[in-house]
Amino acid sequence: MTTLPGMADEELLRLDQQICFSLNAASRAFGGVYRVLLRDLGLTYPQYLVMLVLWEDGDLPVKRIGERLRLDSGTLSPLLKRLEVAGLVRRERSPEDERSVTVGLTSEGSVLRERAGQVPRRLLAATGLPVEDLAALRELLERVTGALDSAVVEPAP
Amino acid sequence: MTTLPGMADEELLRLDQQICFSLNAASRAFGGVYRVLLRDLGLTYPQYLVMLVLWEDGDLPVKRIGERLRLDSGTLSPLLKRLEVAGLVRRERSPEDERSVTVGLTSEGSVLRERAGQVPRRLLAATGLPVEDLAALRELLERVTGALDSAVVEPAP
DNA sequence: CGCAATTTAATTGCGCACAACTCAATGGTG
DNA sequence: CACCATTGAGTTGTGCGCAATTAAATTGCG
Repeated sequence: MTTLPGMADEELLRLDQQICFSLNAASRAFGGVYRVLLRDLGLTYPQYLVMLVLWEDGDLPVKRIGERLRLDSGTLSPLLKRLEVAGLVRRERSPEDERSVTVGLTSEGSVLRERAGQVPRRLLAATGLPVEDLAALRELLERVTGALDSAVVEPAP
Repeated sequence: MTTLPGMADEELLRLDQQICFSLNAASRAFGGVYRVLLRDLGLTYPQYLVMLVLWEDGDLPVKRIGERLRLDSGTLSPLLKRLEVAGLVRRERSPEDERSVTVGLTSEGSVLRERAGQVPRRLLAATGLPVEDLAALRELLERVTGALDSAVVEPAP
């Protein structure tokens, strides 16, 4: 393994630039394709992520959705409100804990699952990568995320 | 190579979920570490990307910056205005083409480069991956981005 | 030359991400 | 039991990303 301390700042700067550029670019490229695929479902990409969680797990409190997607209430509250206005989702305070709000699918929200069925296949096809490479990509991303999350980064340079 | 048509929808849905979840998570995890590292430089992550381009290439019209970072004027105009207010950047209309605005570093903006010198090393260290894996990640991301960009995705499912 | 099409920034509007904060409900401790 | 810390949602404010539009300068073509 090539160790970081052995490399020149110049070289690291270039790799850093390439990594952050390419991650940013990839993230936005995915977003662009999803936007097109999801347009006539009336969903944005983050809304699609929430729907995926609900389709898989059924009713969930806002807290759980946030844990699954690493999103806080500042992001989820307005997003869920929009899904509710769109008629896809129901929100009601939990009777046993009045702080918690349970989010559930309306029948319209459940039906939408069928229309979304072809999205994954079409998206994966658009990546142009064989499934093996996609799996490798996912694995690298997960390792990076895990390391970044657990890394204690000192604020002051 | 495993072909997409040979796989079950169920399986694809899972891979799709994993890919988009993990890309999203990785992107935000990077953002979080950058946020901490850049905090006392007074830069956000997108602002840092713009500064990297300017540090490397010197004065550039807004158009060129946008091409490098895949950003349009809707994003860049307010961002550059904030960098200008922060005293890091100068903006002036090009004399030979009055439509174009040239962005250049102030002396303060140039000096900031030194203070940012340790950011790449510290970020790459935080990823916890050897340089080879980071290079592999970059390569996969670039291939995906290229494919997604050139993929013609039909709006209607 | 004159006018239409194109190019370049900027602006507006909407949605997401995140920090900081508020508020109410809950739970634990003395 | 009373008090206080904690928890869960929501709100506010800032900045980014993108679509759509506007305005001005430039280019090109008849």
